[in-house]
Amino acid sequence: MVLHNGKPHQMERFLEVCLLMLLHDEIGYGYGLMEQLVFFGFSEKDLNVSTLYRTLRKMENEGFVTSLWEEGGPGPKRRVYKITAKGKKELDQRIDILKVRKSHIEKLIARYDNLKAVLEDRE
Amino acid sequence: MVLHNGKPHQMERFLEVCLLMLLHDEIGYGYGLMEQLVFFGFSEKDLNVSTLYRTLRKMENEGFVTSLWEEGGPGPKRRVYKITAKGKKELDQRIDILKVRKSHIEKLIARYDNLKAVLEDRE
DNA sequence: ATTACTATATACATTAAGAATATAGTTGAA
DNA sequence: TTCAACTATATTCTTAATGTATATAGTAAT
Repeated sequence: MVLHNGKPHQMERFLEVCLLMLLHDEIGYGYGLMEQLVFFGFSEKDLNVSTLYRTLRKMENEGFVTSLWEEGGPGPKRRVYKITAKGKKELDQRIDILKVRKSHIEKLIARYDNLKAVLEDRE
Repeated sequence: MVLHNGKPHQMERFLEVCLLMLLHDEIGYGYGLMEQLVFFGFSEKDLNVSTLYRTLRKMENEGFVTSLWEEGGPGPKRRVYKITAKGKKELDQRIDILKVRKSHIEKLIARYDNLKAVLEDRE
């Protein structure tokens, strides 16, 4: 199982950014968002349903999204989430942070690859 | 303050990989490793001393490193850590995971940048 | 009607992490 | 020579994040 941070534990923050990204494109609901998250590398195995709903509620409490019940469609009614202006700003900031994080990961990988190259030369 | 994952909380796993990397190059001790971690984007502000020592101990419990007291040098004696064969294997695996994670971050950033470009075109 | 599926929600336990604090030897300056 | 500053490691306490398990309930299909 491919995880995002080595262990399942540290996924939620990345999950939040992905959700903000998806909801920036269009409104969405829990179960439906789960399927879209596959795009960012989440699989059903490493994404926990309770984590998803818990995260959406937390984001609502923080004012990044709003929700309302959508009835009338096929199947059980859905709680549909919509991103707010505050949520969009948050997304901007999180992307900046991710860019910095990406550069740190790249530094680490470069150092590792370099080490491996040196070790192979010695053989 | 630039963090690695949005909040200080989720840093430790990345910290572990960085420590394994540094200790793969040469043996090291807590306080000294702190300075070297700046290379990977850790600053004194977002790296907690207790987190560092706790992490090193945890890594020792997991068999990724071994330690011994180094006396005789200047200053207080140091607990010096050395990477094990198991630790080297762990580093290999963690790097693989980080490469996958990096690709997911890139996907997210690409989607975000694309969205921004579309929004700007509309103006 | 009964089973499977969609959808959301919550309680419980564990792990990760930061803050604060403790201990103690070393070095250097007054 | 004693006092302050620094190096170095360790531990305790608390909160936040997260996975597991479970609950609820409507819908669809057979």
